[in-house]
Amino acid sequence: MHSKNKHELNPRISTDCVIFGFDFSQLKVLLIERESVEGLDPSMALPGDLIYEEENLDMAANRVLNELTGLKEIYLEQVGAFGDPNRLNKESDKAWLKAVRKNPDDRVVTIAYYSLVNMNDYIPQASSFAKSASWVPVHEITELAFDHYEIYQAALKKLKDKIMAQPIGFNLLPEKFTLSQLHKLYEVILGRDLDKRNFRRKMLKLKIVESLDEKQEGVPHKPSQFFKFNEENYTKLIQNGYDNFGF
Amino acid sequence: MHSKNKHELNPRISTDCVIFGFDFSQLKVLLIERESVEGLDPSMALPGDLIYEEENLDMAANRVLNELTGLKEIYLEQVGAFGDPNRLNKESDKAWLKAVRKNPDDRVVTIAYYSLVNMNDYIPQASSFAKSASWVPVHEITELAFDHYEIYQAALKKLKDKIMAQPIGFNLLPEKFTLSQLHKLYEVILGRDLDKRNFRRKMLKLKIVESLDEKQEGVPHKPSQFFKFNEENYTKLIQNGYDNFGF
DNA sequence: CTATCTATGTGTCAAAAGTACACTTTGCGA
DNA sequence: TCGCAAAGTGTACTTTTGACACATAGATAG
Repeated sequence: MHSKNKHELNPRISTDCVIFGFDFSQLKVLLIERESVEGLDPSMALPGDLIYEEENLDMAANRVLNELTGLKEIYLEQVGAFGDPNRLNKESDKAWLKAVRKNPDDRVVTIAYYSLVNMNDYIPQASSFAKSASWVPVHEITELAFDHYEIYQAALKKLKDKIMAQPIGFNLLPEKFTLSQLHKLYEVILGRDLDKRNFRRKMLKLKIVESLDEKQEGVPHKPSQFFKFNEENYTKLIQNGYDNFGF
Repeated sequence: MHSKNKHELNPRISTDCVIFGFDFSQLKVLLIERESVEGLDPSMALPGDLIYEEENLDMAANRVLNELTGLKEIYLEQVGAFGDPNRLNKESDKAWLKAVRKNPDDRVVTIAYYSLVNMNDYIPQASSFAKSASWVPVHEITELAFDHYEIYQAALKKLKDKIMAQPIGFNLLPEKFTLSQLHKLYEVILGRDLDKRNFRRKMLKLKIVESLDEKQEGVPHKPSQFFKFNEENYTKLIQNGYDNFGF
């Protein structure tokens, strides 16, 4: 595409985060709105930032997550590195970078992470890179700035693979939750229906949840039992190579 | 550890490859011998190189693989990015870098890939970064230069996960092979015994191998049937979300 | 206070998959 | 022709999956 002079280029490394949340009915992703630049439509992007010199990659991802949500010490998993030389070279992206970055022509390789957070714990936070951040339902995400749609898709695939191979949910649900909520969470992540009874049977046999002596109150239907995760069995399951977790 | 001046630092991006091979009895990894520098023991490292400016990450990994083995268009999968600021800061590594690199103090983030190759197709190749390359059985690998041992372990884990989730083997075996060889391959990758009959049953039911009208010759025991992969069924299996492949 | 509404919660049966296990076969070579 | 070494094969049992329908608890409205 573009012929570049090697000596002018100066590679940069950034991190972008795909932060998933769950509101008991939909899976959502935290996106930031790119400041609008004259003549350009504003568009959504993944939160991300250049990494600092003394910072390792995991720390950088945690920092970005923290700056944006105030959350700390969250489960974060690497999605991978995205480094196509042209990943920032769509015309609309270039114009935006020119307006915002000191060295807009630098090649940037990004290390993407994903994380799962409990939306109730989320506290909106001012940050250097996010004028406004918002939760967007996954079914509304059709395009993003740069190569972020591709990154988002890779993260979602990782999440699906992960949830098939081992129980997740710790971070996406409050401490106590109902099995219906967990059930729904699995359905929205996997994007398909799961039989209610078979789902419950499986969860209970694996013993990663245990029931509390507490029920829902004030709901206009049979109140459901609250459960909590059994962290001990959960970690045991992970270590013992959580083979058979397939629906 | 070391206090650095931001302005002196200049991040670099490299790629390192964990190349697995199989000699019908052991799983091996292709390692290069680091040129010995005065006063330093030579040590083994993963083949890797800084990426070129106009090159995307996959291309860079393919190039390294090609320069080292002559192999082209091989299945390559990203392991992840390794970017600890101190990953090159062991004293022995620093001395070596000083002797070899133009900018030995640059921070380098590496994108690791792994690949599976058929050792019979492997043609040793001179290259800029490998004075000598050799296949090392995995059980002999106990330490490597830089953070390469960590990278190797991550790659091996990915390989194990992968082989559990879908059939591999295409690249590690010659075109025709026996089921015993495939069986052995699975055993060495997973690091445990698999029942012969159950293994065969599973492979045949999945229909990813089909028998040829050809047998071993000249072996001092019952000659075994040759098989080949059925690529059509193999790809079908991958697309349909190869769920249940667990032993 | 009765009826209605809504999501919860529960059991069984058949099919598929997994697991454990031992002897016969083929061809070579001594 | 005997012995050797690896190939190849079947069965019985257990576990897991997958499909499927109705009673229950509490809230609300009339």
